[in-house]
Amino acid sequence: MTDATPYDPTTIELKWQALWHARSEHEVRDDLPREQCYYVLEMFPYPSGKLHMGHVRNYTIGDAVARYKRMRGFHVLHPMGWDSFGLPAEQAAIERGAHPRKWTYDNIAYMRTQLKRMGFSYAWSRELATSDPGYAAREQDIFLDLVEKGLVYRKSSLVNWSTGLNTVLANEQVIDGKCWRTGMPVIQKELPQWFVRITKYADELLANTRELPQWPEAVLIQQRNWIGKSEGADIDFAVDGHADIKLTVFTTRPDTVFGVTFLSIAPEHAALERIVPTSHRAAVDAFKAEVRKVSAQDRIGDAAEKKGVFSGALVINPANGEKVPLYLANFVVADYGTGAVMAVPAHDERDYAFARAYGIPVRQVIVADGTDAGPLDEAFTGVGTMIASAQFTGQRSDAAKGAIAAWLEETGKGRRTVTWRLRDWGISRQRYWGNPIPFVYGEHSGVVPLRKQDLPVTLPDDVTFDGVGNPLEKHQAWATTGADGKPLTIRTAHGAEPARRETDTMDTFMESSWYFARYACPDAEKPLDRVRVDHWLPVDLYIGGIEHAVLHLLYARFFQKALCDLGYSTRREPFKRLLCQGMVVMETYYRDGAGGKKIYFAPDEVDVTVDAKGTVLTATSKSDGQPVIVGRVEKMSKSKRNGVDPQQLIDRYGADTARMFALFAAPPEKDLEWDEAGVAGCHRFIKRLWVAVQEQASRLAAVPPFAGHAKDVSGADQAVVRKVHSTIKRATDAMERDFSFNTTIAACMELSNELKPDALSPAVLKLGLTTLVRLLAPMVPHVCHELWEALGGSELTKAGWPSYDEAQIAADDAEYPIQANGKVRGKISLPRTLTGAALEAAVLAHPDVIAVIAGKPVKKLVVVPQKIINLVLG
RNA sequence: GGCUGAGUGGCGGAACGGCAUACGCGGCUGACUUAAAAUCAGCUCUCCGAAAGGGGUUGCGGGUUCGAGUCCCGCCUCGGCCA
Repeated sequence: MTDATPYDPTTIELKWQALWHARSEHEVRDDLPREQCYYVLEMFPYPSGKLHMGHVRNYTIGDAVARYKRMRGFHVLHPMGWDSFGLPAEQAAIERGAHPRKWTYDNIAYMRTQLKRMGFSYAWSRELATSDPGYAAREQDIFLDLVEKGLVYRKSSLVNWSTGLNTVLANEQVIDGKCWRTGMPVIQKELPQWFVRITKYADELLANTRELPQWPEAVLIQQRNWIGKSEGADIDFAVDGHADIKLTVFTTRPDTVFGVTFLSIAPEHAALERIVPTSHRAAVDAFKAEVRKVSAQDRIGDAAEKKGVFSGALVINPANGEKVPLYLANFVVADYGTGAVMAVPAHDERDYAFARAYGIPVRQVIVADGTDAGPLDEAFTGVGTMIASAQFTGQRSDAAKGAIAAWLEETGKGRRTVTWRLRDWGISRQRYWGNPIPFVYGEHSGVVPLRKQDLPVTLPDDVTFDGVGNPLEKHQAWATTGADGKPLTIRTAHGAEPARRETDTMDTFMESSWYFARYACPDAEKPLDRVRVDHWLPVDLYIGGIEHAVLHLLYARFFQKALCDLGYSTRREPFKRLLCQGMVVMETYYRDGAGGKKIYFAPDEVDVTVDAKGTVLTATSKSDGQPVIVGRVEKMSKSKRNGVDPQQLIDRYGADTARMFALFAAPPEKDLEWDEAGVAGCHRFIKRLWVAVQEQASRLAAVPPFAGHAKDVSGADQAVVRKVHSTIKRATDAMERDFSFNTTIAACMELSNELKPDALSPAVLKLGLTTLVRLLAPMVPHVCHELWEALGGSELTKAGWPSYDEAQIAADDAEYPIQANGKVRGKISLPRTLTGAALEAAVLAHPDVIAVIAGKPVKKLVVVPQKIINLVLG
């Protein structure tokens, strides 16, 4: 036995990182058969300063997949880059005086070293930052293509306006309705803004959610809700005695039109002037005056009391010619929809309450399954069978929706309509650190797009950041100077015309909507090279946080479709499979401070005592010895003071330990609770593996691993050979099914616990150790590469993922638990080859089974081969 | 309020409808040590029992099934996202 070299993660990790880099091991060609290729991508980070634990987890998952796929023989594209435009760079400029560009690129430089120190196997040659001039310029190129396609337009829209700073605020800069910096009120102000016509793709975005089987259902549902397609009808109601006036209502429930017993109208509705008879004027005017005191928002809110007044007029239901009263209602607003609503008390909760309050009849037209029509004591809003609805009686109400809408349209009484919740994408930001929108304003011609040959528009460097106003807008020279350094002009039929640049920059979601395609062709002169984009897209596996379920992922899906229509690709969906990892959470400790504010304590500032079982008894501050409150386990954050710095982790335990814990403590989709002791446990396991190999290395290096059949050996050797095969099977299944690295690691720990050197032949021990090293390599690559070499191996990735033999997992005899009436009563061994009647006979003849039966009648015998025996006894 | 996910030991978590509590953490006991740390070995859901052994247990209540943590129905609790 040789003395083991101590496990020194830093030395090993730096050594292998340098080797991988020198050999360009993680670069990949673009011209290999697609079925042998795999594109795994993690959502790229915003370069905020340093990596946080959420990054470490996200990227470790992606890296383990990338390395696993390489071991399975795939050519893996695994790129990384930076989402580097954005607000924090400007906030840093305001607060610390650092130029956004310098701040951003310094951060990138530091975070890049951190990623490399983690040993992530990125194809660094493809790295990009969205603030790079090359990337931004090509995005402007695409933007002009979008303009050409009619997918960009300008209109006025509300923004958050800080009265203190005279600037537009992002939603996250508005705190309790006040400016984040000055505390001054924020008002809603109309500004002309640029919009991208995502709604043009609403139908396809919705329809394709049915064709993404490898996306989490929760994300697809959120996207469908966000798109919010609702089909309904506009229905025209004539006003009795006013042949020339009709009131149009929009409804999503045309199936209830025969149940209309009144109509509600907004008190501000223009037609009321002519409709209301003199007999009712006084009451109507009084009601209008009362309503005017309350804002529209408060009127339609859930809390407001639903009030109304009879207008004195009747309207005619076009479905059945019936005359029903018209009510003014405070919950109907003139500029929302058509300003009038058909009311069906039997099938709408709000209408029901209103009808009960004003003594209006309730007429049921849909009955719930398994019930009869009868007096309702609440509205029935579900699906059922139509009654009292002319030719539609007897139909299912959900089917009748379309049928009635179609009938109304055919008979000229209404129109089928589709409405969407999805709004066009407002991309204007009144900021410096973003991609300039390539438009100019001619003195006379108004707003025109730049010509492609005048691109790119680059950001000026000499900008001052005082937080007041938009730095670009204040930069006169930049806004009025052309790329040639001369005054900016545009060409018109009448000659050159002075012009001024658009000073809005683009929403950073623009950049993150196509970066994954650019990775496929990072050196392309054009924005994208279609052949290579189509080669790599769709991304086989995209990994990131669930917080991007709607916006980023919807914008990216939209952009990809638009890029197809611009001729840059033919792949209409960008991401084949989506994995949303859970948050990294940590315990919190706090005391209640003044004004109900919690004062948080970092976990390492707190002493915790536990009882004999490990239940937490008390927690006290280390500084003053006084108790603190044990809070909930929450997402790591600065404000809660429960963050753990990955750098400290790497310094103390090494990258492999950090990676292992990030994968071991929970399956990828679940939240991961950070636990220092658990990290130490992972470190111990790696050390044990290290020692086990080092102690045997010289003895085993030249020994070929056992290659025979489990049946050829006996005792501990046989058990280990079987365990090796079952471990490989478990690990392989876990990777192929759902990337549950936690169970893969657990299986490896089990195998490791069985590798007792003294009890095993060298060949079997070598098989066990090499298997462990290969199975763990995607997760803890550095130490595995080192140990693989120590065991006499050459290239670990080429050695590949081990394969297993089902036949070597199981012994000749199968263990059968015996259940009596579903309860386990014992275990017997029977030959695995037995099945059917022979197996049943053997079971009934077994002395242990006879003992369990104990003379009682066997009413039924269930024998599942290789699994279980269940006796149903009388 | 709408949508959505989850409830399994002291904790993180395992378990194609087939032996619940794998693996790790924590805790306890022991070995090594002058001692501690590190390391190693054993024990560690709960109740009855001296033991052998037996009963119970996957948030609660029903159901389907030979058999349910897993499937179905109804509740309760706690997260997440959206307004």
